Amino acid sequence: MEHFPHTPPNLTKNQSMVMAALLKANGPLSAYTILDQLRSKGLRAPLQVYRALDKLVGYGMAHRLESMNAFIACRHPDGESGSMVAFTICESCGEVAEISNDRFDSQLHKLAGGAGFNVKKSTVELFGQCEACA
Amino acid sequence: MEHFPHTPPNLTKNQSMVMAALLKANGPLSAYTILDQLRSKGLRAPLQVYRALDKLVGYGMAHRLESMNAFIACRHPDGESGSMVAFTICESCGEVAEISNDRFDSQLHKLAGGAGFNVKKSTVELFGQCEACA
DNA sequence: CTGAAACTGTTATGTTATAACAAATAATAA
DNA sequence: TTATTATTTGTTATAACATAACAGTTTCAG
Repeated sequence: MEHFPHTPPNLTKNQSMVMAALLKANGPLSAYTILDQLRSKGLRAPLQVYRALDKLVGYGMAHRLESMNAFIACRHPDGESGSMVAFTICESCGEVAEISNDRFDSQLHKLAGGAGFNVKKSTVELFGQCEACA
Repeated sequence: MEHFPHTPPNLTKNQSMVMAALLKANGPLSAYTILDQLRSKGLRAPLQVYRALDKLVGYGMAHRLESMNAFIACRHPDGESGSMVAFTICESCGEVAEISNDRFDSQLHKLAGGAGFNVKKSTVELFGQCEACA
C-alpha cells in the first residue's frame, strides 16, 4: 500500500464510491455521512466505509482530519512533494484547505529532531479564519 | 476562562481529581480511563470527567491529543511562551512529549498567512520514534 | 442576604470505530 | 487452466468516545 500521490491504483467498487463521495463534497465528510449518501448504492454498514477510507488514506488519495473525525479528498497541488500536509479550518465558514510546504516540513523535522525525535508522519490542523471571513 | 499557563485558578473538586489523575499518569489517558480511576472517589458518569477536562484544557493545564482521543497534563517548560504546542508520539513505546517553540510558531503562522489564513489555534501531532527507541 | 453564575449529579442518547466470522472476488504462479 | 493466495466484501454485534437535557447545589460579588 505504497503509492505516490496522484498515481492512484485501480480502486475497487466500494473504494470508488467512497472516493466519489469525497470528491463531490467540497468539504470534509464523516464516515457516517458518507454511509448515508451511499446507502442508495447498496452500502449498508460502517465497516464498508471505514475499510474503503483506510485504503484511500493509505494511497494518499484522502486525508483524515483528526480534530474533526472526518475525511477529505486530497487536493494538494501537483508538483508539491508528498511530504507534509497541513490543513486550515475556518471556524466561521467551515472551509478546509490543504497546505503543503517543503520548507515548513523540514522546519518541523528539525524541531522534533532537536528533541531527538524522528518524525514519520505528521498531523497539522490549524483553526482560525480564512481570507474571505476575515 | 482565560489563564496564562502555570497560573492555575482554584480548581473544583472534580477538576482537581481529574488533574491529579493526569499528573500521576506519565502518558495520555482517555476520558473513560480517568473515569474508571476515579470511580472509587465518587465519580460515576462520563460527563463529570469531560466537564472537568474541558475546563482544564481551557485553563491550559491539560491538552487534548486529537489523534488519540486522549488527554495529557501540560508539561511545557516554564519560560516558553504559551503560543504553539506540538506533541511527539513514539509509535514504539507510546511516549508522548510536548514541544513548544516560538520560532516554529511564527513559521506556522507565516505558512498559513501566505494562504490568507489567520491562525488562532493549532493542533500539531508528530508520529515516529523517540530517541530511546531509535 | 440575594441573585447570578458556575458546578454537580444523573439518565438517556448520539456519534465514531472496530471485532469476528463467513463468503465472494481478484491476482499469481504452477 | 487450475490451484493457491491475497484482498475485498457483507453482516451482526459491540466497543469506545462524547454530548443533550434537566434538576439540584454551591460559590461569590454586589
